[in-house]
Amino acid sequence: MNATPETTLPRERQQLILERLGRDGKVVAADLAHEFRVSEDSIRRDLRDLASQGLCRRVYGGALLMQHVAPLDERHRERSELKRALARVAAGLVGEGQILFVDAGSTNTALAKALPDNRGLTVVTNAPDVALAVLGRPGFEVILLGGRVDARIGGAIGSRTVRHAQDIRADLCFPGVCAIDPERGLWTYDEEETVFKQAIIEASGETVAIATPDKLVASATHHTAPVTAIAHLVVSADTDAAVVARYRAAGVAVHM
Amino acid sequence: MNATPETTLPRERQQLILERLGRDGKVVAADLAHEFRVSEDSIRRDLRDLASQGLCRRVYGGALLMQHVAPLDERHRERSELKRALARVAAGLVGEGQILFVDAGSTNTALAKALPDNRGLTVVTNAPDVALAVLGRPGFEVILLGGRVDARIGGAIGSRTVRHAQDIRADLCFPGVCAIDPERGLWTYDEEETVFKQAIIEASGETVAIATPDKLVASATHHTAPVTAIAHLVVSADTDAAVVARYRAAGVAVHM
DNA sequence: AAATTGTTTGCACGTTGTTGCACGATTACG
DNA sequence: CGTAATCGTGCAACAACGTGCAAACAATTT
Repeated sequence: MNATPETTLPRERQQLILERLGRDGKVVAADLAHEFRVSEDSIRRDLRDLASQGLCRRVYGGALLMQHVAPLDERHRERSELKRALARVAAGLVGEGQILFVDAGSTNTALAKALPDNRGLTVVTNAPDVALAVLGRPGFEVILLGGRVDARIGGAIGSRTVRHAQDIRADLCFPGVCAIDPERGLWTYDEEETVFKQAIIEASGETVAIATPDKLVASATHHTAPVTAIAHLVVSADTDAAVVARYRAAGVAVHM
Repeated sequence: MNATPETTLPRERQQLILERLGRDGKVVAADLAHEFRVSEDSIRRDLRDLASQGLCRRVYGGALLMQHVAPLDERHRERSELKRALARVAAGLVGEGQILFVDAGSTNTALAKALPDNRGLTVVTNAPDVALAVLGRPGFEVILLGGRVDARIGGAIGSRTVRHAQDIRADLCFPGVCAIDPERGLWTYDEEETVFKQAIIEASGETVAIATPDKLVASATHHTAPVTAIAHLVVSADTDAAVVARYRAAGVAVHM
């Protein structure tokens, strides 16, 4: 039924593996090798690649579909295509066994879902949303930052949360982004938000900002003080080259 | 029905066992061995593995469902009508403007969903689950108890969480119930759970226990110390009259 | 056209994970 | 209290794994 064309590009093969994975829920390395007429080594490389992007669960003998716990965010899924793509890139910046501050926000929820299993990651978050996205999955430790929850933000905010965050030391920090500026860093809408983001950034080794296209222009509608400089910026591939150049000139590693 | 002549990956088998466990509530080692065409040793290893991850309870001859299932809440739907009914009754005990401690657990998630809007309620919880259930709704204040999250329980647990809870004073307390006994109160599986439940009970005016039928018998499998007495008990309407009488004799208000 | 750079592939090697069996210890049940 | 089923562990065989390396190939530069 699946007449494989003469030329099968490596990237195309990974895509086909993904489709098959979505259809069957699992793939067997040996079967794939036979089907695509390549060695099992190549298949293993593909599977390893996909797993590192958080697109599947690597297991002995093949790979399994990521078990998802997403009954609630059907509406989010509409605009989430881009966010998921950005989240996958951002997840690639995460190393084995690292501790991550993950702020509240729909983009960061997508990030949480894109984080790979079995990497011994610790996710520290103020968002119930984010916590649920990684909770039952293998190889995850979850730490919840307590405090009063702001419904608009979707996460805990306030002095209690800030104090709790200051007790923790993380490798990476993913602050939610309202707007971003090459020279002056992140902007938020709210004073409390600013304080919290500053706290988690100061308690982290490096900061990663994930910016959907609308965030890249610092408009005048944002009121409070900017947050300190960032190390990594994740943007969509069709971002204007001049904008990217400005960030790179500011010493920011831009991923797309 | 489930003829699997294909290759079954080792990890996939564990996942299938988990699904089956969620569906039937129990699995028998010998049956699984026959079904998957592997030796009972392999099944035993799988079961031991899953149990070490806290995903099931190992018993002689097979395994039983863990009371707190974190990853996939398939069985939420099975017994959810009963839980929702109990949750509605329990929600009726809540008064205007009250502050509520809501512990982690599937029954309490149902309770959170059943709480009425626009009553000025404050929900204090250690479960991301519960927080999400009330988060955006009108007339709700949410306070998240921070700390390390236990995946089996689905909520934060530990000294940090306990300390945070002790800073709060609530009107009602809804502890998750593992088993319950007329004379000796609540039972838990875990020492940390016990400490946390005691903390929220002591910080509350009254305690409400919601008990599905299987919780009403205090079996010998629960290990740690009991928690102090409760004020209200919510049970299903078809509960044995003698059992109800025993609780009433112990001074507990029984609702059904 | 030739050289360079980067990617992909298959192979060889040592390492790791999985399986079934044998053995003795433990547990359930009559 | 005794029997039988079940359990945990050590062990050997084997499948799958990751890595380093060289060949093949495409794209780009010189």
